[in-house]
Amino acid sequence: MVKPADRPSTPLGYALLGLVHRQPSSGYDLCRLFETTPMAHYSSSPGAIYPALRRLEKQELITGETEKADSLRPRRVYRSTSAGEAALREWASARVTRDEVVRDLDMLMLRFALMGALVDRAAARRFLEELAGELEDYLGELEGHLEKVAAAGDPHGRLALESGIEQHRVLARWARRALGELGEA
Amino acid sequence: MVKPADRPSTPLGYALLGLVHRQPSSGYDLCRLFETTPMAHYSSSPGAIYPALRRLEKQELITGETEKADSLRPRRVYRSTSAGEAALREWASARVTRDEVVRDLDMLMLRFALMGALVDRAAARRFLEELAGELEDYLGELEGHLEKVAAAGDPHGRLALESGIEQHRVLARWARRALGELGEA
DNA sequence: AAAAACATGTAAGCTGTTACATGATTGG
DNA sequence: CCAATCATGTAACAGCTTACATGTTTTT
Repeated sequence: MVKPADRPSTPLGYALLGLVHRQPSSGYDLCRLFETTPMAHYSSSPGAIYPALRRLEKQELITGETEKADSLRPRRVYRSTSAGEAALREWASARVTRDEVVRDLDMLMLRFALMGALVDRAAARRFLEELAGELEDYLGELEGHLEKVAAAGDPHGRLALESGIEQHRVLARWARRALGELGEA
Repeated sequence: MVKPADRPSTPLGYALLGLVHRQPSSGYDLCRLFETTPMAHYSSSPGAIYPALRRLEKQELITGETEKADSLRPRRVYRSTSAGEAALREWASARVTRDEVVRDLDMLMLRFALMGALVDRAAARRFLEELAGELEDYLGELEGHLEKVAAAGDPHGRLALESGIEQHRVLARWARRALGELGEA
């Protein structure tokens, strides 16, 4: 007996699972979310979303219920299962790695955005602390590279790297500030 | 007679073509670049790089020359062809679209980093002006969303969106500053 | 009536990921 | 001589992109 994998197989899978967990949604709802909100940053299209939902359903991480089954235009609304919630919680609680900070900041932010409904404040704060730490650590490395690029006399390369450094610096500060906000309340 | 496509078919193709144009390199050189420099952000692996180089060569956008052909450990060094340079120049000169600003900022930055050796200062400044303009425009939209998210009482969503807004704001300022720097000199 | 939005999907083709395979050269 | 680094690749697999297909309901 072959068991289906117990967690989403792609970033899109986690995104959809997390969104559906926050609010039960149809494929079309999710398509619109990716079209009309800042989620658009996580570019996706119907051709990816509908198959991904099917996969999640087959893995029993979400369940779909057909509204107006009699109607000629049925609407299939998905919601997360307890297995889906478990997978999400594991995802949300995973440690922040250097590798993710370098190559996958976007996914880290999505994780933070969706973890509100999933983990307690302590876990969220741990996430932010790890994130800030890794960012600050990586900043040192980036500044080392900046010297080399600057010395090489490549204005575009230097400017591009400076932009990357600023981005990381701002994000680290944001994480510290968010940590403060989550501390109060 | 089937002509091969006259430009790279993927972002990785453009990245490799641009890097090779700046400095003739072997597959291994490029692998190391993606491993040990801030190019690591544009995550890639040998399994993608070597086939991509082959594709570019088949399209005659780059040519490979085998160093030490007699040796038992040959090293294949690629350099851009004139067709490759033309494709790069077209890429570098393309207008900045809203869609790229929303979904593909990373590629825009890579474009800027590599366009130094490809287009004149006027073209680079036009790029930065379009980028800054689109960013500032998009910022308005993001702030509209922020009100909604804040009103919805979702602290994580609000914080994540605030981080996105800061990122875009900082990038817009960077573009304006870079514009100034490229203006002098 | 026409257009736009609702709503779900399929198929071809290509690319990236991961893991593996192979062997040479250099530094300790 | 052993490990690390140099150097290039292949193969299986799964997923995404793009384009298409289909029909309904609501708005103008």
